[in-house]
Amino acid sequence: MDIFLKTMGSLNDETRIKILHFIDTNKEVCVCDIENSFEMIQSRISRHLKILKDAGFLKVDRRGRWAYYSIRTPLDEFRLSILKEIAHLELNTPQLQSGCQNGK
Amino acid sequence: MDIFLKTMGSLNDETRIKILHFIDTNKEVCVCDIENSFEMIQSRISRHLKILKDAGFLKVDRRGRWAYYSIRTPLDEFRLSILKEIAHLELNTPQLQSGCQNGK
DNA sequence: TACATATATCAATATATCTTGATATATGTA
DNA sequence: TACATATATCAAGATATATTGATATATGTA
Repeated sequence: MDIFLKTMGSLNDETRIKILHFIDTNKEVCVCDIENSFEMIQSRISRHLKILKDAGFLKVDRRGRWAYYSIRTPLDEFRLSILKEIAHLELNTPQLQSGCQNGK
Repeated sequence: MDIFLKTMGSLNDETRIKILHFIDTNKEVCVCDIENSFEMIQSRISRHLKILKDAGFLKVDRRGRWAYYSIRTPLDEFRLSILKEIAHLELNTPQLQSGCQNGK
Protein backbone atom coordinates (compact mmCIF):
# COMPACT_ATOMS: atom_id res chain seq x y z
CA MET A 1 0.00 0.00 0.00
CA ASP A 2 2.74 2.44 0.99
CA ILE A 3 4.52 2.48 -2.36
CA PHE A 4 1.21 2.68 -4.23
CA LEU A 5 0.17 5.66 -2.12
CA LYS A 6 3.56 7.25 -2.66
CA THR A 7 3.20 6.72 -6.40
CA MET A 8 -0.22 8.34 -6.47
CA GLY A 9 0.96 11.16 -4.25
CA SER A 10 3.87 11.84 -6.58
CA LEU A 11 1.42 12.37 -9.44
CA ASN A 12 -0.94 14.55 -7.47
CA ASP A 13 0.88 17.69 -8.54
CA GLU A 14 0.83 19.48 -11.87
CA THR A 15 4.49 20.46 -11.74
CA ARG A 16 5.63 16.88 -11.17
CA ILE A 17 3.48 15.54 -13.99
CA LYS A 18 5.10 18.05 -16.32
CA ILE A 19 8.61 17.31 -15.09
CA LEU A 20 8.03 13.57 -15.45
CA HIS A 21 6.80 14.02 -19.00
CA PHE A 22 9.71 16.34 -19.74
CA ILE A 23 12.19 13.68 -18.65
CA ASP A 24 10.28 11.00 -20.52
CA THR A 25 10.58 13.14 -23.66
CA ASN A 26 14.18 14.27 -23.24
CA LYS A 27 15.57 10.94 -21.99
CA GLU A 28 18.27 12.34 -19.69
CA VAL A 29 18.51 15.79 -18.14
CA CYS A 30 20.32 17.40 -15.27
CA VAL A 31 18.65 19.46 -12.56
CA CYS A 32 19.72 22.80 -13.93
CA ASP A 33 18.34 21.91 -17.37
CA ILE A 34 14.94 21.41 -15.77
CA GLU A 35 15.40 24.51 -13.64
CA ASN A 36 16.11 26.53 -16.75
CA SER A 37 13.48 24.97 -18.99
CA PHE A 38 10.70 25.39 -16.44
CA GLU A 39 11.96 28.69 -15.01
CA MET A 40 11.61 27.42 -11.47
CA ILE A 41 14.05 27.75 -8.62
CA GLN A 42 16.44 24.92 -7.98
CA SER A 43 15.20 23.82 -4.54
CA ARG A 44 11.73 23.38 -5.92
CA ILE A 45 12.89 21.19 -8.84
CA SER A 46 15.18 19.20 -6.61
CA ARG A 47 12.39 18.40 -4.19
CA HIS A 48 10.02 17.29 -6.95
CA LEU A 49 12.71 15.07 -8.47
CA LYS A 50 13.25 13.37 -5.15
CA ILE A 51 9.53 12.67 -4.84
CA LEU A 52 9.37 11.22 -8.36
CA LYS A 53 12.44 9.12 -7.70
CA ASP A 54 11.07 7.80 -4.40
CA ALA A 55 7.84 6.95 -6.22
CA GLY A 56 9.80 4.65 -8.53
CA PHE A 57 9.69 6.68 -11.73
CA LEU A 58 13.21 8.06 -11.94
CA LYS A 59 16.79 7.10 -11.52
CA VAL A 60 19.76 9.40 -10.99
CA ASP A 61 23.21 9.11 -12.38
CA ARG A 62 25.77 11.40 -10.77
CA ARG A 63 28.60 12.34 -13.07
CA GLY A 64 30.97 15.07 -11.98
CA ARG A 65 29.08 17.98 -10.52
CA TRP A 66 25.86 16.94 -12.22
CA ALA A 67 22.95 14.71 -11.34
CA TYR A 68 21.37 13.27 -14.47
CA TYR A 69 17.79 12.13 -14.12
CA SER A 70 16.05 9.68 -16.44
CA ILE A 71 13.16 7.21 -16.41
CA ARG A 72 14.05 4.16 -14.37
CA THR A 73 14.64 1.04 -16.41
CA PRO A 74 13.21 -1.45 -16.53
CA LEU A 75 9.94 0.21 -15.62
CA ASP A 76 7.01 -1.95 -14.50
CA GLU A 77 3.82 -2.22 -16.55
CA PHE A 78 1.81 -0.04 -14.19
CA ARG A 79 4.17 2.92 -14.26
CA LEU A 80 4.56 2.51 -18.01
CA SER A 81 0.80 2.79 -18.38
CA ILE A 82 0.91 5.98 -16.33
CA LEU A 83 3.60 7.47 -18.56
CA LYS A 84 1.52 6.53 -21.57
CA GLU A 85 -1.53 8.20 -20.07
CA ILE A 86 0.47 11.36 -19.36
CA ALA A 87 1.81 11.34 -22.92
CA HIS A 88 -1.79 11.37 -24.12
CA LEU A 89 -2.57 14.52 -22.14
CA GLU A 90 -0.81 16.64 -24.75
CA LEU A 91 0.76 18.96 -22.22
CA ASN A 92 2.75 21.79 -23.63
CA THR A 93 6.00 20.89 -22.02
CA PRO A 94 8.78 23.47 -22.41
CA GLN A 95 11.65 23.00 -24.84
CA LEU A 96 14.89 21.83 -23.30
CA GLN A 97 16.90 24.91 -22.30
CA SER A 98 20.35 23.89 -21.21
CA GLY A 99 21.00 25.78 -18.01
CA CYS A 100 24.47 24.73 -16.95
CA GLN A 101 27.99 24.22 -18.20
CA ASN A 102 27.86 20.49 -18.75
CA GLY A 103 28.83 20.86 -22.38
CA LYS A 104 25.87 18.92 -23.72
CA MET B 1 -4.65 17.54 -17.23
CA ASP B 2 -7.44 18.43 -14.83
CA ILE B 3 -9.16 15.07 -14.89
CA PHE B 4 -5.83 13.24 -14.69
CA LEU B 5 -4.88 15.30 -11.64
CA LYS B 6 -8.29 14.66 -10.11
CA THR B 7 -7.86 10.94 -10.73
CA MET B 8 -4.46 10.88 -9.05
CA GLY B 9 -5.74 13.01 -6.18
CA SER B 10 -8.61 10.63 -5.62
CA LEU B 11 -6.12 7.79 -5.11
CA ASN B 12 -3.85 9.75 -2.84
CA ASP B 13 -5.70 8.58 0.24
CA GLU B 14 -5.62 5.21 1.95
CA THR B 15 -9.31 5.25 2.88
CA ARG B 16 -10.38 5.89 -0.71
CA ILE B 17 -8.15 3.15 -2.09
CA LYS B 18 -9.78 0.72 0.32
CA ILE B 19 -13.30 1.92 -0.46
CA LEU B 20 -12.63 1.66 -4.18
CA HIS B 21 -11.34 -1.87 -3.80
CA PHE B 22 -14.28 -2.73 -1.56
CA ILE B 23 -16.74 -1.63 -4.23
CA ASP B 24 -14.73 -3.39 -6.93
CA THR B 25 -15.01 -6.58 -4.87
CA ASN B 26 -18.63 -6.27 -3.81
CA LYS B 27 -19.98 -4.96 -7.13
CA GLU B 28 -22.74 -2.74 -5.73
CA VAL B 29 -23.08 -1.29 -2.25
CA CYS B 30 -25.00 1.52 -0.61
CA VAL B 31 -23.42 4.19 1.55
CA CYS B 32 -24.54 2.71 4.85
CA ASP B 33 -23.06 -0.68 3.90
CA ILE B 34 -19.69 0.99 3.51
CA GLU B 35 -20.26 3.04 6.65
CA ASN B 36 -20.95 -0.15 8.59
CA SER B 37 -18.25 -2.28 7.01
CA PHE B 38 -15.53 0.30 7.55
CA GLU B 39 -16.87 1.63 10.86
CA MET B 40 -16.56 5.20 9.68
CA ILE B 41 -19.06 8.00 10.03
CA GLN B 42 -21.39 8.67 7.16
CA SER B 43 -20.21 12.15 6.20
CA ARG B 44 -16.70 10.85 5.78
CA ILE B 45 -17.76 7.97 3.51
CA SER B 46 -20.07 10.23 1.52
CA ARG B 47 -17.30 12.69 0.83
CA HIS B 48 -14.86 10.02 -0.30
CA LEU B 49 -17.47 8.51 -2.61
CA LYS B 50 -18.04 11.87 -4.24
CA ILE B 51 -14.30 12.26 -4.86
CA LEU B 52 -14.05 8.77 -6.39
CA LYS B 53 -17.09 9.43 -8.54
CA ASP B 54 -15.76 12.79 -9.75
CA ALA B 55 -12.48 11.04 -10.58
CA GLY B 56 -14.35 8.76 -12.97
CA PHE B 57 -14.22 5.51 -11.03
CA LEU B 58 -17.76 5.21 -9.73
CA LYS B 59 -21.35 5.59 -10.75
CA VAL B 60 -24.36 6.01 -8.48
CA ASP B 61 -27.78 4.55 -8.89
CA ARG B 62 -30.40 6.04 -6.60
CA ARG B 63 -33.21 3.66 -5.78
CA GLY B 64 -35.63 4.61 -3.05
CA ARG B 65 -33.83 6.05 -0.07
CA TRP B 66 -30.56 4.45 -1.09
CA ALA B 67 -27.64 5.45 -3.24
CA TYR B 68 -25.96 2.40 -4.74
CA TYR B 69 -22.38 2.85 -5.81
CA SER B 70 -20.55 0.62 -8.27
CA ILE B 71 -17.61 0.76 -10.67
CA ARG B 72 -18.48 2.87 -13.70
CA THR B 73 -18.98 0.90 -16.87
CA PRO B 74 -17.50 0.86 -19.33
CA LEU B 75 -14.28 1.79 -17.60
CA ASP B 76 -11.34 2.99 -19.67
CA GLU B 77 -8.10 1.01 -19.93
CA PHE B 78 -6.17 3.35 -17.66
CA ARG B 79 -8.59 3.17 -14.73
CA LEU B 80 -8.91 -0.58 -15.24
CA SER B 81 -5.14 -0.88 -14.90
CA ILE B 82 -5.33 1.09 -11.66
CA LEU B 83 -8.02 -1.22 -10.28
CA LYS B 84 -5.87 -4.18 -11.24
CA GLU B 85 -2.88 -2.68 -9.48
CA ILE B 86 -4.96 -2.06 -6.35
CA ALA B 87 -6.24 -5.65 -6.48
CA HIS B 88 -2.61 -6.79 -6.41
CA LEU B 89 -1.95 -4.87 -3.18
CA GLU B 90 -3.71 -7.57 -1.16
CA LEU B 91 -5.35 -5.12 1.18
CA ASN B 92 -7.36 -6.63 3.95
CA THR B 93 -10.63 -5.07 3.01
CA PRO B 94 -13.46 -5.57 5.53
CA GLN B 95 -16.26 -8.05 4.93
CA LEU B 96 -19.51 -6.53 3.74
CA GLN B 97 -21.61 -5.65 6.79
CA SER B 98 -25.04 -4.57 5.72
CA GLY B 99 -25.78 -1.46 7.69
CA CYS B 100 -29.24 -0.44 6.62
CA GLN B 101 -32.72 -1.76 6.01
CA ASN B 102 -32.52 -2.20 2.27
CA GLY B 103 -33.42 -5.88 2.54
CA LYS B 104 -30.37 -7.07 0.62
C1' DT C 1 -48.97 15.13 8.61
C1' DA C 2 -45.24 13.64 11.69
C1' DC C 3 -41.39 10.86 12.05
C1' DA C 4 -37.47 7.77 10.84
C1' DT C 5 -34.00 6.52 7.56
C1' DA C 6 -30.43 7.43 4.06
C1' DT C 7 -27.49 10.57 2.00
C1' DA C 8 -25.22 15.07 0.99
C1' DT C 9 -23.13 19.26 2.33
C1' DC C 10 -21.22 22.80 5.35
C1' DA C 11 -18.15 25.00 8.95
C1' DA C 12 -14.38 24.43 12.02
C1' DT C 13 -10.28 22.33 13.11
C1' DA C 14 -6.36 19.30 12.30
C1' DT C 15 -3.00 17.54 9.23
C1' DA C 16 -0.30 17.34 5.11
C1' DT C 17 1.90 19.38 1.17
C1' DC C 18 4.02 23.16 -1.67
C1' DT C 19 6.91 27.17 -2.30
C1' DT C 20 10.51 30.13 -1.13
C1' DG C 21 14.90 31.64 0.63
C1' DA C 22 18.78 30.23 3.33
C1' DT C 23 22.17 27.00 4.15
C1' DA C 24 24.90 22.62 3.61
C1' DT C 25 27.57 19.48 0.79
C1' DA C 26 30.21 17.95 -2.98
C1' DT C 27 32.82 18.52 -7.24
C1' DG C 28 35.81 20.93 -10.24
C1' DT C 29 38.96 24.91 -11.36
C1' DA C 30 42.18 28.96 -10.81
C1' DT D 1 43.72 26.77 -0.85
C1' DA D 2 39.99 29.78 -2.34
C1' DC D 3 36.18 30.13 -5.18
C1' DA D 4 32.41 28.91 -8.42
C1' DT D 5 29.03 25.60 -9.85
C1' DA D 6 25.53 21.98 -9.10
C1' DT D 7 22.57 19.79 -6.07
C1' DA D 8 20.22 18.64 -1.66
C1' DT D 9 18.00 19.81 2.52
C1' DC D 10 15.88 22.67 6.05
C1' DA D 11 12.69 26.16 8.28
C1' DA D 12 8.81 29.19 7.79
C1' DG D 13 4.73 30.54 5.82
C1' DA D 14 0.99 29.62 2.46
C1' DT D 15 -2.24 26.49 0.52
C1' DA D 16 -4.81 22.24 0.18
C1' DT D 17 -7.04 18.23 2.07
C1' DA D 18 -9.17 15.21 5.74
C1' DT D 19 -12.07 14.54 9.73
C1' DT D 20 -15.75 15.56 12.68
C1' DG D 21 -20.24 17.13 14.16
C1' DA D 22 -24.15 19.75 12.73
C1' DT D 23 -27.50 20.58 9.48
C1' DA D 24 -30.13 20.10 5.02
C1' DT D 25 -32.68 17.32 1.75
C1' DA D 26 -35.19 13.53 0.09
C1' DT D 27 -37.72 9.20 0.49
C1' DG D 28 -40.63 6.05 2.74
C1' DT D 29 -43.82 4.78 6.65
C1' DA D 30 -47.13 5.15 10.63
